[in-house]
Amino acid sequence: MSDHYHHGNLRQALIDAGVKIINESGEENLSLRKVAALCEVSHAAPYSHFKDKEELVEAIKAHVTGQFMTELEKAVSEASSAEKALVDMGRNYVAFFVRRPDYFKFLFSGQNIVAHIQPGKDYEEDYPPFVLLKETYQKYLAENKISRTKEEQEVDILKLWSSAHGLASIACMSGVEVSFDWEKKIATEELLR
Amino acid sequence: MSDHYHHGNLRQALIDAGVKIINESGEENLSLRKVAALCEVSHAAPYSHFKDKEELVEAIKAHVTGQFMTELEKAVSEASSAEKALVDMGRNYVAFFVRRPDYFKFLFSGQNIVAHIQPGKDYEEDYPPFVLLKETYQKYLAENKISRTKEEQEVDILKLWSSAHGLASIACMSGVEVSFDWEKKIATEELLR
DNA sequence: GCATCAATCTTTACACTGTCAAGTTTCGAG
DNA sequence: CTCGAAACTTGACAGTGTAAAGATTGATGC
Repeated sequence: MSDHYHHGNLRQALIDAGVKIINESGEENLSLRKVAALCEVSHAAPYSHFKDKEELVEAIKAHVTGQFMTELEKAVSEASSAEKALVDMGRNYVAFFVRRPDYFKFLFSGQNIVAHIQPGKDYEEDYPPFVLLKETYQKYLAENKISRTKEEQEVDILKLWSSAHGLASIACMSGVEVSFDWEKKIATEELLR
Repeated sequence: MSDHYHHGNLRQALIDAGVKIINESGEENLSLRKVAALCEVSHAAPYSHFKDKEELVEAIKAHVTGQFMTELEKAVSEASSAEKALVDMGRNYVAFFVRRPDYFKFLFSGQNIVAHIQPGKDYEEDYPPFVLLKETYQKYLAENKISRTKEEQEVDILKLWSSAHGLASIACMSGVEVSFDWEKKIATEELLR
């Protein structure tokens, strides 16, 4: 049995299997043993790569957050101005989760929003979507020669973030029809004046 | 053993025990068997009152949502105008969950936002906080003699709801300090013009 | 006052879960 | 070639939700 030991890249395989399970049968069916079975490996094998179920889940979250980030980055790179970038980031933020409500539930239904963000931690430095929002906002201030205090900036950023996140949350958790014409419901433009 | 059968009001006792467990050791420790044990009842007793663990959880959520509602109703009853009521509802919405982030996680971290709201269901009629928001918004339109189309109204309501919910979500899930001066961060006023 | 019945609760059992401890295989450094 | 560490297996355990079957109770009709 040369197959059974030293799988090759089991760590990544476990993460991929986790994503697959979530896609096919929802987060509630995500178990260590099923993930291991999908990789044709014994039920305790994951413990060689993750100390916990939690640690595997966080790794999967980081993976999904990666996909989410490429959506946000696309908005930034394709926008002609920083202001448009902010608006489009909001749109893509909601659009990503409207297409994948299961991902929303998975990412934001645990103890911590994502592995990067933990109560008391320095989320501002570590959580990629937040970093991108912050940078884009700064660029927006510079382009339009707007000067705001540190505190005003924090408030602005939080408003931008929470309006998109709130809409995504309601769309994903309540079955409200945001998928149709949801673009009108993004309040980013209003918040920027 | 006259004590062991016919508990009296086991259904409510189970709900209360569930709330107690969530308060003391978090949602992750909420199990049917612990709830039953707290009521000094066998581990299968809950099945006389709830068909599922899910059904018990939904009952607990409805109970907590009740407490949440009294907070929102207070904002409405104490406000001098409908416009102020809308603003204060937003404040109290966030304030409630800032004080009890565990409640936010519990209410909005499951399959369905609350028992009342289920994908495809008529959430508009059944979810008390939403009904209250809708009524107050209508009063606001009437008081200020504003006329808006059905669709514009839906968009407005969704913006109001999502801005408060988004801020609460970020406050509860990410450890961002919204507790201090969070009142400045409510965008309700801006959204009303 | 008594039998009966449905509701309520207990007991037992099962499959599934996360986790740990101990053993087995394999790779690679010395 | 050896041998230690890393990767994986096997076996076990407590805790979970749930179903089936039996026990107890209060209420109802006679």
